Amino acid sequence: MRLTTKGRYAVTAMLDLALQEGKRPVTLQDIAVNQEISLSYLEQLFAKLRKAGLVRGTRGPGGGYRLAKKMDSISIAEVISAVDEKADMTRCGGNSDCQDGEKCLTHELWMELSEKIFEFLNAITLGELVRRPEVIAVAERQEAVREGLRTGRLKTVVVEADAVIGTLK
Amino acid sequence: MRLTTKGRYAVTAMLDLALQEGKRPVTLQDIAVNQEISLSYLEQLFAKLRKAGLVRGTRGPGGGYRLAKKMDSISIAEVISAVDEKADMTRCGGNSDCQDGEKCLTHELWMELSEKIFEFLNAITLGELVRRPEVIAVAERQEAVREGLRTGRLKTVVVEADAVIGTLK
DNA sequence: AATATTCCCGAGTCTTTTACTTGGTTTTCA
DNA sequence: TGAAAACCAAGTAAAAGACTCGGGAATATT
Repeated sequence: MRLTTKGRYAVTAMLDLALQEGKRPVTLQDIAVNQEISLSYLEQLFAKLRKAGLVRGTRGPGGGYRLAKKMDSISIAEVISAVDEKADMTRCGGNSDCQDGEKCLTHELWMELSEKIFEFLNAITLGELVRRPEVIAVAERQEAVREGLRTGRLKTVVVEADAVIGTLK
Repeated sequence: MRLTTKGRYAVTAMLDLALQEGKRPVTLQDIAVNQEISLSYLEQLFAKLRKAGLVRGTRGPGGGYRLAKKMDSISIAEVISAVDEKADMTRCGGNSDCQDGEKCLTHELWMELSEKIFEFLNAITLGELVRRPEVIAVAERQEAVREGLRTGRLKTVVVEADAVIGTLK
């Protein structure tokens, strides 16, 4: 169970989906703007989430992504391990042959910690998160911005900002 | 509290020191062989451990490193944060302005997890680790190898192995 | 049927971190 | 004096993380 920004992006995006559940599918474009990360990078993350059976995508106008399961049966641990290819961990891959085919000195310690982290994240679901007061508060603020974009009130500002950012690159 | 192999190297090395406590100082050369990592890399890690006040080094023949404090008052969290410069964490640095000066959706979640990990690692000391049966077992095995090296029985093997490795590089 | 919108896919690049290398200097013991 | 060790600085190599680019392919709307 590695903890990187990659996993965080994935969880935040999944939470975004959970918050919009019941409405029409969420586009990656939408999430990209909302969360201020690159669209193509998001696409890569969602390719993994889809392969893990966590989301379903529908193409074409009006399309986007939806959760593939009930939000109460999707744990944070699931989301993170979907995008965070466990990789080698360089030594101590979990299989007790970190040093010359034997366990290294701190093997048990890392296994123990790793299990604790997994237990913690596995006990929290997306459903539980969307019911948390502080999440609801942030979601409402973001929804206001999103609504502003849709109705066009803020669009010019964003377009101008994009133009400025373009000149800086 | 980031968790990388760097931190693990540091903890294993510190545990090595704790296990030799009372005997003469441990050389980095010794640890490098024991743990199969580069001497200079270890030097860099120990520079940080020294600055953090966790170890004391003595130069010259017969020199090496010793713990600067009682092993029961050195927590694993301390060791890891000494070598793992906390860096930016890219967003959510802990100071609640991960998105446009406001908290992001999953802010509380990561803070909560991060605290849990810290609590876990802060509650474990080097002293506690050296008393664990499985650590003692591994230490004894390593001590046998170390002793073999000192008395020269295994030296030729290592030298030959080094020569072979040299030709591969 | 044409078009726009969206997901889908693969192959790059850029940046940061990790791990390691090289080549020293100082201190201290024998 | 000389060897063994800690100290130090700079640079390199490899990997992972974050992102870009350039295309598809499906589908709803016109």
